[in-house]
Amino acid sequence: MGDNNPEGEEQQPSPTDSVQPQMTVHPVSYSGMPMHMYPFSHSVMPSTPPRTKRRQVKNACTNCQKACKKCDDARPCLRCVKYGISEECVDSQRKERQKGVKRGPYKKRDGKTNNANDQQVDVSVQPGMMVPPAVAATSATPPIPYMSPYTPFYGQYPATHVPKAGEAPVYVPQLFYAPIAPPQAMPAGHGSGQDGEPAPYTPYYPVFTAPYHQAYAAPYMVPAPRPEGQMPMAPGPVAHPAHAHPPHPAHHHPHYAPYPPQAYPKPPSRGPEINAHHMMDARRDARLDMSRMPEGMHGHHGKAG
DNA sequence: GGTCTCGGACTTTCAAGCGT
DNA sequence: CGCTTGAAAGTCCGAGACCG
Repeated sequence: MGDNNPEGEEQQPSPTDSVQPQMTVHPVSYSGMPMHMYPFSHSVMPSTPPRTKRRQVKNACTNCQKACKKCDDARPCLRCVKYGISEECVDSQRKERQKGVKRGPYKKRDGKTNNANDQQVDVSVQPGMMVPPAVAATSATPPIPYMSPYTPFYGQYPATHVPKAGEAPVYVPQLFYAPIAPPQAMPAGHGSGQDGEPAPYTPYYPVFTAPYHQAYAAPYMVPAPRPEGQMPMAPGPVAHPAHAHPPHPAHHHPHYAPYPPQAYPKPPSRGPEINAHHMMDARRDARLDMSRMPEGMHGHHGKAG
């Protein structure tokens, strides 16, 4: 098959999934472009684009893990939301790494130098390059997923992300942001980085200027709060600091931001009726139940022994 | 044709080994 | 003690099977 969209992963969410104000909305993958891939304008792209490094979430949820499918950092993850199993979307448990495993003597890297230096073919960081003024101006800017209203790109990685050697440079387009509150207190250990690092994912999500009639907006668009008395979405980037609480929706006229139209070519039908999508979900859920059998019945991943 | 399964490529993590 | 190495552990792409 070779389709880039297995499971229709970037399909429309079911109407019941849409826009729950307190819900974590996924800033990822609606475009069909994997969230870890950084698109570039042709002027920025090298003539022979290096293969984009695949980026993985730190911890996939149990459902995605079993299905061997792409997960994301939000809980519930996009895939679980899509399949209506949000309540089952929990981080998988990582095995404890075994200790005391002896290793043979290391083979010398042919010769000498710290080839960490050799690897540092710095394809990325030209000073000031690709850093939007709003971000560049404030080093105290919290990690923010960036969104461009003008390109089919819906990434999620923080502006503080520093490309490693060989990794594609981060593209930071002009964008608008809207913070959302986490849906609930995270379980211990979830959402926090290692060693007390800040959480790698801040639940912000994108706001676009809305060229669509509001009647069509609801299924795709998320209300984006704005400060008291401010004009609706000025034509420029607005950064919401992480600590700023979104104004209460009831007290503000939301303006709506569309999800990418190419990912949502037409509004989904609304209403409680069971649609084909739900039918498929039922079939899928049955299979998921099978796959939720105890470890070992799912014969897979024997590699890691 | 759309969806699901799962083999295996690929990435991440982190303890052991090593150099200073 | 910090850096490097390399293997375990984990993610998820994508080909092929399956289903309506």
